[in-house]
Amino acid sequence: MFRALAHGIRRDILRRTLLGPVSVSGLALTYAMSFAAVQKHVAVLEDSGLVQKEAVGRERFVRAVPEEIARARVCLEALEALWRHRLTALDAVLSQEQSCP
Amino acid sequence: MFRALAHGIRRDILRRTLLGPVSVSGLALTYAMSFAAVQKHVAVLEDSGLVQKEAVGRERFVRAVPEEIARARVCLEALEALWRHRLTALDAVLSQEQSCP
DNA sequence: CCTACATACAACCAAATGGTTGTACGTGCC
DNA sequence: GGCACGTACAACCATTTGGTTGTATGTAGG
Repeated sequence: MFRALAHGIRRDILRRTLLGPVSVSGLALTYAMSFAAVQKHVAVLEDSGLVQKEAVGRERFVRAVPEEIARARVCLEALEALWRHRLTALDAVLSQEQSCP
Repeated sequence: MFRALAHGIRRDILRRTLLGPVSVSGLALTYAMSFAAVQKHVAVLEDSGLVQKEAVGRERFVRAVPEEIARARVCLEALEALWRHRLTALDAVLSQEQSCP
C-alpha cells in the first residue's frame, strides 16, 4: 500500500479521484504518457485498495477509497506514538533518577 | 519518501530506531539477510531523511527522525482533507438545490 | 451493421530494486 | 604491531517497475 503511494503520478490520481469519480481515459489525457501506462497505475492503486472502479456503460469510473488512505495515516500515527512512548519512558527513567539523590 | 516506507524491513528498522539509536550491525543481526543488504535499507531511509546516522567510534548509530514521519502523515491528512472538502462542496450543492423549488 | 471509442491485456524493453559476495578501510584491543 | 570487528563500497545477478506498442473486446450511436 505504501508502495502504491510511492509514485507521484499515483498520488496525483488519488487526489483527483478523491474529488469525484473520473474515467480512466479522463485521467489519462492529463499525463504525458500512454493510456496503457495510466491504466497500469490505476491497477496498482486498485490492487492496494486505495481506489475502486465502477463500470458505467463502456467507461470505468475511478474513485478513491478514503478509508484506505486513513489506514496508511493511522500506520504513520502509530509510528509517531511509538516515538512519544519512548519519550515518556525516558521521562520515567529521568524522574526515577531525580528521586535517587 | 513514501518509497522508503514501501518496504516492510525498512518500516521495521524505523520502528526500532524510533525507540532509540541502534548500530547498523545491531539492526542487521535481527534480519535473515546479509549485513550489506541491511546497510542498503538504512541508506534508503537515510536518503529519504527518515533516519540519521551518528558515528561513535567504529559504529554508526541509526536513529529515526520523527519530524519526517510526521511530514508523511501530514501529506496523507491533506489527502483526507481534500476528501472532506469534496463532501462539504457536495453538501453546498445539495443545499442549493433544496433552495431552488 | 458499421464505425468510433473506452477499456483490457499481452509482449516487449530499459531502468530501478533487493539481494548476494568480495574487498578495503578505520577503530578498539591484546 | 597485529587481529577482530564494524562499516563502506563495488560488482554482479534476478526480479520488479514503469513505460511502450499492438491487438482484442465491448458498447454507444449513426
